[in-house]
Amino acid sequence: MNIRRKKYHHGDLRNALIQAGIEILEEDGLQGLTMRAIAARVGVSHTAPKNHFGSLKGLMTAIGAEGFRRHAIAMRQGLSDTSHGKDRLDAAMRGYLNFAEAHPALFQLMFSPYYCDFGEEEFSKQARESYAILSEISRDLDWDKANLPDSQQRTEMMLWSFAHGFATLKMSRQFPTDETGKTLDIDQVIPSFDYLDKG
Amino acid sequence: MNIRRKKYHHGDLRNALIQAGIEILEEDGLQGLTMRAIAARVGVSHTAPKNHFGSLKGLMTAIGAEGFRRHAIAMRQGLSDTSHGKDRLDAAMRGYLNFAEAHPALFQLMFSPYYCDFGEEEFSKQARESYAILSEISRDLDWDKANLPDSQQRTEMMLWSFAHGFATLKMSRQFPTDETGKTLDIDQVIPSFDYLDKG
DNA sequence: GCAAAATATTTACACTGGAAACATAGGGAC
DNA sequence: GTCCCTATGTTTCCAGTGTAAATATTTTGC
Repeated sequence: MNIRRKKYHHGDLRNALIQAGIEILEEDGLQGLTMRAIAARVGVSHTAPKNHFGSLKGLMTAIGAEGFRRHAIAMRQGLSDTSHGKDRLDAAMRGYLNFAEAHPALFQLMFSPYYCDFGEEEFSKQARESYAILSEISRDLDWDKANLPDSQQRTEMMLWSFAHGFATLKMSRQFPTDETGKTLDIDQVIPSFDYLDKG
Repeated sequence: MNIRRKKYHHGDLRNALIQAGIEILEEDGLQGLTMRAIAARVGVSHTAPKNHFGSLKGLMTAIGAEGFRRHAIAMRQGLSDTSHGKDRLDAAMRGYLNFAEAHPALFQLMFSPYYCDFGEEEFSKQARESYAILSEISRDLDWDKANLPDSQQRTEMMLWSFAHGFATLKMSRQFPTDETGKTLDIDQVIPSFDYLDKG
């Protein structure tokens, strides 16, 4: 086979498509993410992805799974700077929000059942991985104040809900703004959870 | 004009299209919400909506605005049963989640910048209306514990974020489940905010 | 080496949203 | 009343979409 000629088989098409999809999301947003655009970027016919993902939704699900992988990495960033529970929580929350703001289209795709098949194995595995980070951090918080059964799980769910809701609402600019058009930063809202600090 | 014959002009096409769109969302979900399907349900050509909404996104934005109107109603449900701040908060949160679970497709549309033009006047007005409910309720909570500037606004944003995040994550089944496959209900998580109760 | 399976292409098709040209009805000015 | 202007709908057309089916090429297992 001539080295200059394009190979008939790509060799690593599956990963190349996922990578291309993410790049398109960054550049053109969700509306640019079409089967044909993704395939064209890799230099392959628009039906080639079907062999690996079945359908566009299948490909989007794989992109979402990769998104969760990166999402987890973003949350872990800065986590090792401290061993203090509340500080670690703050760092993870900031990581959560930073990821959402840096990759809004990918973030939206990841959490939309219209694009991703939430039941798909790899996808839900990666999603659970992200959840596990906050779950793990919660263990070192003073979550037992409520003195109710499942207190830790309640706290986990509450914190995860807050982080996700804050990110979503901030990106859709639904928070109130002051006279200069600015809205409170997450660092200014997180103190609401100071009561979880073990001190 | 013959009474049996179809009128050339609909008379109230704008509202009819919004209503038809919502019905389609309930029946077929987001993927069924096409320009042609909406128009067909009203019995009108597929380009007629353009006169009223400009584009599909314009129509979706109007549907989203109507969604927020109903969303506000759902939150107010049960609010008048009590004047106690924390009870009112609980009721509003339950209303928030009930709406999301009863109308998942509409809920997703309302919070997706891909479908709705968040800058559109009527849309953002209705969205702010929903926010105002939680904001109003927050006034009667013990939000000043943190003793920081803007404490009330922090609390508002925190509660709104939680409610929204909880609804979104619950619907995408991202919360942990017990051995029977069940996940904690919002009523079991809300106690996390008991510290806001003025008693 | 050779069949079988995996991978990619080509072609065709039923949908989609929107642009443009045209048809019809309603609402004022006179 | 009637005449024109504007608002509202229709028809027709087009480029773009995802996917199915038939075909081509390469790799793999034996």
